[in-house]
Amino acid sequence: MAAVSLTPRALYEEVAELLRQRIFSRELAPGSWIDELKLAEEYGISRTPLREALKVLATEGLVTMKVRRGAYVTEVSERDLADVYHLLSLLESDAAGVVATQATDAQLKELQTLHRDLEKAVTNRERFFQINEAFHMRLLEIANNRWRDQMVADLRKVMKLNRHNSLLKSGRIEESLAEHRAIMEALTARDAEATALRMREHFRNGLEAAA
Amino acid sequence: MAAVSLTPRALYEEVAELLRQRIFSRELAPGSWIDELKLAEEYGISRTPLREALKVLATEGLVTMKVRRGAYVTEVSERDLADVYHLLSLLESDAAGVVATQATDAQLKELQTLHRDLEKAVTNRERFFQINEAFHMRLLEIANNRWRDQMVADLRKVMKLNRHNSLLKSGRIEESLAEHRAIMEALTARDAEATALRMREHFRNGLEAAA
DNA sequence: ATTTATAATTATTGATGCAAAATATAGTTT
DNA sequence: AAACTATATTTTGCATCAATAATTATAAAT
Repeated sequence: MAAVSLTPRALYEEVAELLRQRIFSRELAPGSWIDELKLAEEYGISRTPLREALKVLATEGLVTMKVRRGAYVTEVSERDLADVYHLLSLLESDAAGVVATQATDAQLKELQTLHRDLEKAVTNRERFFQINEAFHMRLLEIANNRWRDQMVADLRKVMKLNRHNSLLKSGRIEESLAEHRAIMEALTARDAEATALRMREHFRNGLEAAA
Repeated sequence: MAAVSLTPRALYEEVAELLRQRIFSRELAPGSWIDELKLAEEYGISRTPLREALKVLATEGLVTMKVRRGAYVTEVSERDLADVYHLLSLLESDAAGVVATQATDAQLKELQTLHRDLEKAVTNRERFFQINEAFHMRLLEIANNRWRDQMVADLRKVMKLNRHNSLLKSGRIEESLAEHRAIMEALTARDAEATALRMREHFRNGLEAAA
């Protein structure tokens, strides 16, 4: 019996996170039916919070609900991936433009620090990936639009449904770094147009590498 | 007692729609607590589908769940409205650009027909509003990105939380029409840049009128 | 009088049970 | 042998029930 852990999140949130993991690891394969009974028993919970979790995942786009047929792991086609990627590019490049004009000097300095860490991490693939993620996240935070943050988070989850789950391909570290450098320059110059443009290019290159 | 209606949608979907109505009509006021017990009794249903509906609305951004405190109607600040509007502008102008390049001639003709209907409806405020909505929706459909469609739909729902729920102010019919005309011209010329630009202007004017 | 602690009430969250619907399988008929 | 129908099994979806957590009110002590 589990100890009386303090519950910061509701159970359905916890379950949703567990399910995301299993979906991303492809343990729950795209297109496959999700067995409520089996999962509930496996987690030692009832079907109620599980069903609530599934509905959350459904609105996130990770699973698809069919009436009287239950939940299925969403299948993402190449087309879907391209569509989602396009939107990510649009949203993040816009965010970058906003940051170029509206960020405080301190916030720009923060990004510069992150970028320097990125430069240093060029030999460590895992670390590079982490810092890259942190940079994009921090940029969004600074752009300061919680609705966009939510959308980007959801879209990134969908991207993760893909097998070649890569907003950053392994062979592209050098190129990616160069693009980041260009973005950083435009940011420092507080040139919104150039920043957005270079972020779009950064994304475009990423997709070509993934395709 | 309600008749045995055939249920095309699940009950929680129906309830979600009913709740949206009540939220948009401000019968459920922003910031107010949502009384599950009362609503369930009122609709003559149990609390289970109601709770599922609330979680759907929560991911749409219409209600906010607080742990062990239940559901509250989301309060949207002026800031939130501006943020959401900004994203709508971004997404729809991008969609317009896509349509300019990728639409078939038949699809462009469809939009032209809708636009002509709009021109004719200038004296009928309600009808103008309807056709305007139809035009924007058709444009999105033609842009053919279901993820964007979903996001725009959610964002528009959030906009509707606002009292002056206006993507189209009453005094702006003439101006709005002129802007639509400009958009149509750019579309016909298949100029993606110009189309997107004019759509952004169209949105910018709309927001200024709303503020 | 004010603050703190305890108890009671109220509401959310999770579990269980039941009914309806859909699918699959088997049997019968053409 | 194939097709259609009926029955049985599986599973969703809704309702009821129980327990936990939080808030409020009351009482006591400083």
